[in-house]
Amino acid sequence: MDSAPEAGAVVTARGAGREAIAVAAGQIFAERGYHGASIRDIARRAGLSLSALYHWHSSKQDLLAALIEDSTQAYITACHAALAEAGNDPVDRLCALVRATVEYRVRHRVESNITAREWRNLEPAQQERLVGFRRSATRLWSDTVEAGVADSSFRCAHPADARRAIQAACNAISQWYDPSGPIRLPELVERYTEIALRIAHHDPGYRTDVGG
Amino acid sequence: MDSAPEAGAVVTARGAGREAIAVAAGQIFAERGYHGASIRDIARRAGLSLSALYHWHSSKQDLLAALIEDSTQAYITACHAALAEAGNDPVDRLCALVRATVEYRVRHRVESNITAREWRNLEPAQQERLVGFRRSATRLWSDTVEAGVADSSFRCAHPADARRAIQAACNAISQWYDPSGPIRLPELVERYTEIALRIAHHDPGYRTDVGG
Amino acid sequence: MDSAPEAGAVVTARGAGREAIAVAAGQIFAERGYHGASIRDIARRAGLSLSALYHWHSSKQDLLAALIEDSTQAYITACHAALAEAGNDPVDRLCALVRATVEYRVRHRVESNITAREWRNLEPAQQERLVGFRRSATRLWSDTVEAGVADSSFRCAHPADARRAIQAACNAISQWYDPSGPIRLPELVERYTEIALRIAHHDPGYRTDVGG
Amino acid sequence: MDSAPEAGAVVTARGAGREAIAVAAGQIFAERGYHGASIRDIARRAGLSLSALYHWHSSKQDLLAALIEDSTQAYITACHAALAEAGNDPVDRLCALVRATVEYRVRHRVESNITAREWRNLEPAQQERLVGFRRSATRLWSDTVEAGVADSSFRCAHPADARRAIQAACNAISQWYDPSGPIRLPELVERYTEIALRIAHHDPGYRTDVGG
DNA sequence: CATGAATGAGCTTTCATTCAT
DNA sequence: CATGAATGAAAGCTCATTCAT
Repeated sequence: MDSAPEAGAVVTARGAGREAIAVAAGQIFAERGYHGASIRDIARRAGLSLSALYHWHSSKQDLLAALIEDSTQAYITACHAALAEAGNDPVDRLCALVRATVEYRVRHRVESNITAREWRNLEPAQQERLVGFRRSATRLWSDTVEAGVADSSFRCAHPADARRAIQAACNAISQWYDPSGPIRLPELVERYTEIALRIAHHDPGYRTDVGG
Repeated sequence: MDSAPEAGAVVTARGAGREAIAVAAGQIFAERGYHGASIRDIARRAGLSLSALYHWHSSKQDLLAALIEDSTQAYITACHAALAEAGNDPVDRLCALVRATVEYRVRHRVESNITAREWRNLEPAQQERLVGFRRSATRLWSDTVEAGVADSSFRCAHPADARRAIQAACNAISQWYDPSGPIRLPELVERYTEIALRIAHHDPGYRTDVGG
Repeated sequence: MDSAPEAGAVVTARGAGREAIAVAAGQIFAERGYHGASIRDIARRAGLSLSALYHWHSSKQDLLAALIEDSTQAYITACHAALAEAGNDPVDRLCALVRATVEYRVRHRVESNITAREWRNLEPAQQERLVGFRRSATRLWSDTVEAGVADSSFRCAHPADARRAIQAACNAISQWYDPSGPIRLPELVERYTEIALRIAHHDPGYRTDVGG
Repeated sequence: MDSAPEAGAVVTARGAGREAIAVAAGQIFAERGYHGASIRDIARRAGLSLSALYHWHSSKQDLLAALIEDSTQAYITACHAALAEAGNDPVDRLCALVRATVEYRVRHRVESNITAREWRNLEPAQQERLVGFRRSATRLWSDTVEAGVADSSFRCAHPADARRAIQAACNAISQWYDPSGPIRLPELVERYTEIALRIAHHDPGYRTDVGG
């Protein structure tokens, strides 16, 4: 810290190996799936030897778990930040969650796909370790929808199904979104906010400044 | 079926191996994914020798392709049947597609999950061979939504996004639905019909005999 | 059995792979020890591919256990046969055990060395499975020595130590005996019989037709 | 070595690493054998880093050779000391060798087992370097037995076999002796002295103060 | 239709070792 | 003296697939 040359440079050098592995592993897991990915290819793409990879991660499983954990935590952090800005109104809060989620699914397509598809390839021990994060993310959604139902902002008859539908629709974005296509992120957020509010059966006459 | 002594029995015997393989492969691909599944385990669960499996399918890839093809076709057939019953009204037709899809995702959870998750593990040649089926299924949805927009049954501003959201919500069912849980299939169809109509922005005051 | 072409030929053909592996594994385990032996080298010396080896043995550990089990059982069988010929006199019985042991250690030097040196490399489960054989072999010796002490054929003060010393001396033969050297097997049996009787403190005046 | 600044403390500190490695390596080589032992585990048990280990020993092989050399020399030194006390009588000298050996095998079980079992894992160069020590130890025994035969203290017909049997019996002690068991070392020395004299065919009427 | 034996390529992982700091 | 990062080689093992029978 004190005698470090230029901060940034040193951080890069120190963690270079680990970071390169994380990037390469993300790409290859996303392309071929956990079992289809070979740890040799990951090391090669990271520009490291196979053994260097094992210096940083004790196993292929550990690598997957690290990726999923990091991504899950980053997503949850983004949700909390969005909710903190949103205040207490359930409609605002749902919009905030949609925005945070759409943004994350677009900006971190690779990690999002891995987290969604490869969860089942975590060994039971890792699933147990990480399942709390998953549940806490789901709870943010269900709490929000239920709060809206309670104060009559939302009039959907089956809040759990509404929540599942909204999440499914938002999460699917990382599977089809093409950043080189015509839709820009803010536009996408607006569209999915509208969809989510409709699924939750929010009466738009009620309040019109949605998504602003 | 019931009493056919020679014919039926022989037919059953003839197809028994192939059918056992399809069931076993479906289970194991669903549990562990294409690359995580071993062809030995599939043969074992089917109660057959490894070579018997190769008598029916020329490769592991062929087995996957057969599974995906069969399931996709069965789904499309179900969609066409439902649409045929539904007549020409876009609202009726959307409801029919939702019903066919929800029913298929519940009744064929395993195949649905495989089709969704393992598509990318098909070799390019197989993808090209089957991609037409996929597209035709998607077109059923988009044609229906667009027809509803055209005749003002649906007022969603972005039909493509609405279609994606509806499909994502319905398809996700096979991932979470628990047949031993409290929700019966007809009830589920009703709930998702409501969700779909809301996503498409159908005005319910317009027409009230939905789901009947 | 009934319709087999020529017995010998078929047996060779059928079990050829398995037998070749057993021979090669014996040699290489003996030369380099369990951990120093590579399963690739074993397969190569057996003239088979690596995978063919795994067709017969599920693991390197399984291969070692099979070797030790076979050898231990062959040794015990030889001891029982010798004892059966020997009758009831403890002196005769001790001589029989020495003869069976010396003969086995000379004729099966390789397996003897493996059994002695690699036992500790068996996993606990395999040790438990095989420890009974080991104990039964030791019991043949201790029963014999104790019977001789009981009827005053042997006057050693500490039968357990006598037994250990006799076994150690006989077992060591497989470590140093050179079949191309000057000592023939019958001569060796005679010498070790004498040594064993002396360790057991047998009074040679008593009975002189030892080893005949 | 050259400018040792504070003597005692420094000497301890200086040799601490090396000594810790020797202890750890002894334990791990004894538990798992040379090839089964990993140099990382040795460093870990010694409480040192991997590179610290390489500071003291240039290779795993060097570590093994150092262990075997030290132990062999210590054993030979003990034998010489015992013989020096014993005088010229072959019976006394054989008893001295037995005592030195039994004591060493009990007090240094770990090193004894390593020396016996891992000799073959020394590279040819190291074997050549150390084989002289081995031979000189064996010569102490054979000279003693032969001297006893020459002066008729021992009447065994085959001195070489007698010597091998005595050594095998004594050396085996380190494999089975349990220091928490009922037999104390002096008692064990007495028992094995008796066994050795009997193997050498010493007439006990001749001289009765054996083991005193 | 079905089997058992065999293969070659590839897998994840561990090893002893080196080197800049 | 000691560290952490990295390496190339080799380990044990599994894979989809083939083929004679």
